[in-house]
Amino acid sequence: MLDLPYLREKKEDAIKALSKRGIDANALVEGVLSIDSERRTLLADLESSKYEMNQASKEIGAAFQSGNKEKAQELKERTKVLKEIIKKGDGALSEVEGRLHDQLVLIPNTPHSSVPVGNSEAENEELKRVGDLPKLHEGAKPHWELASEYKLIDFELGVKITGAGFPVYKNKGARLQRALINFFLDEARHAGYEEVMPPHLVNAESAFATGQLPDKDGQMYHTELDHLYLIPTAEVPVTNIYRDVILEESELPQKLTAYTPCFRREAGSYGKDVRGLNRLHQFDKVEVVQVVDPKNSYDVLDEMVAHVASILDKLELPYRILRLCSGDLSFTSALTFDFEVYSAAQERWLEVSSVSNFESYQANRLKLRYRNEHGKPALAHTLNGSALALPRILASILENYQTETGIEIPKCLIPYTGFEKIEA
RNA sequence: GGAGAGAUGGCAGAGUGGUCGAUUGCACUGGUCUUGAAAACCAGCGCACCGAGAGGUGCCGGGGGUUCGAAUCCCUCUCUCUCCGCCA
Repeated sequence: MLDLPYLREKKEDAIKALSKRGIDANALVEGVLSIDSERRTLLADLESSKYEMNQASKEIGAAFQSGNKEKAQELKERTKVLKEIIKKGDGALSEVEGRLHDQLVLIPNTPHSSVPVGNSEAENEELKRVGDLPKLHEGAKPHWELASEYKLIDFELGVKITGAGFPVYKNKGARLQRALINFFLDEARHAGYEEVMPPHLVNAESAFATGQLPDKDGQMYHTELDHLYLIPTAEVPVTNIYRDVILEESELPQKLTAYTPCFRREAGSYGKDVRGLNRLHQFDKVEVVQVVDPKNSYDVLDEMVAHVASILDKLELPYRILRLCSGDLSFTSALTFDFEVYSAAQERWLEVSSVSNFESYQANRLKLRYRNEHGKPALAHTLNGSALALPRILASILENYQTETGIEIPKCLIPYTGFEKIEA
């Protein structure tokens, strides 16, 4: 959520930035600020009543100790009124604070100045294209046909075991999957990220802290008995490592990477988009997360974009980088770059990575701070990116690297797969 | 799952109704001393909110209660540890 002191001090900036999202920013911000001022008035009164009460209690204590019981009794009478006032004040305050919080979490992050205004993904800004689109041979197939022809993935078997969107990887398909995970993790490690293996289920507090709750409630799988959520991305458990933490300035930046499966209900998405590996309920992903000094979070964002690009370069897959427009920007992000690889047989671009700077939006929910140059706790900035999500990478490898005699393995992966080609 | 113990500042660990945001030790920061370091000594050292400031309020796992007053008493929830059972 947005930082309240920031909203108070830079109200106009916030409204201007939020307006890009096509929401009634003025009403949202003014609403929050008016509740906040109500809260502060209430708080000032309440605290002065508490001060009186505390003074009176001390006097009563002193009176008792000096044996002046009548005086103590007298004072006690006076505190009865104060007690009532305080009780009412406490109630009123927590009501106002609740309202303030409820309103505040409804405000999305302020888009960065470079974010183009737009309504949908159609208006995202294409920044760069890398690599030539492959020319496939006559009779080239989409990846789901290749997957079945070479017995790499069994979608129907997954349906039997679990349901649609839970494929079973087999043989060289499974090995290729494992190779990709290791390759991505090694690349991240070489780029300075420390590897972690977090839990795959999280509690509601964690899901709230990274912004999945309350706004994406229906997108996560939920375990009834223990009230835990299956992670939709490693971002949730990994970022929550830093919940309620105050880092020393010297400890920044924190760079973590994690491989996890990701679980998404994807409620409401059907049709051709979900064919094959295009959209799954369970998929694998390697994530990179950084916690940084606010001064250089945008340099770090560039660094993370370069990291993802270098992996796609090594895989020799054609890709493009997009700057998301305001309409496609996620609730918690200030600036996001998407990477899409070209899936040659489907003749379409598939999103394989999303790299975002959340500025202090997540940190505020996480209560993640660092000691600034004055030794005072201040909100840190958090960033994360996929590096990378596996299924669509696999899809484009299968399609782009297909030949009439089989599927070649990208050179950088051969040390990881232990085979150079997938043949019938 | 059964039985018991516990949850206090970065860590260790006091505190069982009043001046306790909390003794003390360690760690940390600054200073004195020293060629330098160590030791010793002195000082500082939690977080949040309100306030221009002075200052104030809250926080001893969470929530509720008793009381003029709660870290301390009561209720409740959560978590941790030990033993037993089960088990990869």
